[in-house]
Order: sequence, then C-alpha cells, then structure tokens
Amino acid sequence: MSWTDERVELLKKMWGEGQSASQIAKELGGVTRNAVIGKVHRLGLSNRATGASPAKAEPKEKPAPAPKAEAKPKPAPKTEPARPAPAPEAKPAIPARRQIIPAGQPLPPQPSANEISPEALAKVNEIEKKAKKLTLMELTEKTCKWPVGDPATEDFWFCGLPVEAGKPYCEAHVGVAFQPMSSRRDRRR
DNA sequence: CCCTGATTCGC
DNA sequence: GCGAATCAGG
Repeated sequence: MSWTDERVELLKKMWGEGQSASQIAKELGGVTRNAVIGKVHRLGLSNRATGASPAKAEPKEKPAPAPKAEAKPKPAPKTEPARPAPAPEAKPAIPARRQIIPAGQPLPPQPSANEISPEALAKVNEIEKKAKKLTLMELTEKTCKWPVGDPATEDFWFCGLPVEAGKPYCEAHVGVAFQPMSSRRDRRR
C-alpha cells in the first residue's frame, strides 16, 4: 500500500480527530501504526490539539548542528477532488437524553450527577462526541463499554474508544466510573 | 500485558 | 519517502 492522496487525507482527518495511530492504521488497512506515525511525522503534524493534556512541553535537547530553516508559507490551498463523504452516518450532535427511565432492567452505570469532578464530566461530554458508538456485539475487551443514552431507544450505544489497559472503560469514563467511594486523595497538578 | 506516540536508520 | 525496530512512557 502506498500513501495516496486519499489515504493521506484520511490519515490527517483521523489524526486531527484524535484517533490513535493504531486505529488509523486499522482503518486504512495495509499499514501498521508505525507506518502511520512515521507518516504523521513526515507530514509534520505530530502534535495534536485535543485541548486537554498537552500541558507537557519539554525542552527537548536537540544538538541540531544544522540551523533548521523552517518555512511554512502554505495556507494549504488544498485540492478537493471529490469527497464521497466518508461519514456513513451523521448523528447531529447530542442526542436528546430521555429523562424517563424505563422501569426494571439494570440501569447503566450513569452516575446520577453525583459529586464527580466537573473536570471529569466535562471530559466525558467531550469524548462522547468522539465515541465510536458501538453496538453490544461490537464490544471487545479493548473497547470502552460505557453505555450512552437510553437502551430503550435508538439513542443508545457504547463508547467504544480504546480502554485504559485492563479497565472496562476508556480513560474519560474510568474517571467517572471509579470515583472516590470514601476518601479523596489529594489531587494536585 | 495492554496500549500510546517518538525516534532511528536501513532500505 | 517509507516503516520495522526500538525507545520511552501510561
């Protein structure tokens, strides 16, 4: 497989969406995550902007004997031939949440707006948009099993994002799923 | 062990 | 330019 325009664009798109290199590689097919990462670097779009967690700017020691000449006069005109709209289904933003709870049936973990760090909640809402919206059958040991929406309606799916090693949920959902049941450790950052 | 991205370097 | 191997971390 080679990096055709289309493939590169999908790569850019997904990388921009915060998808992991492995996910992108899986999607593209025929390439490994290494290939994706390598390409990402060559394209010069290594750092992503997720608005959360990039607070780590390290003064990388670069001996660089050669005076790098950075030139970026490209507003990127971009030639869009024809995008066959890669998005199969387009769910308009946030699906209205039912307030009515169907009697019986084990309710999803949905923490009842407890005392969860607003930080974590915000994060959840944030990633909920990026959720892969998987169905029950699509879940694996590596996909976040956090349920979203009302199981009794169509507005129901599972997060599906990569789980936090070992846990059943992705990082964001782990944050609201496993809360301080008693004491709260000092949280400084 | 699972995963993540970053870097190197032979091709 | 490419990407496997490797590195460094979570």
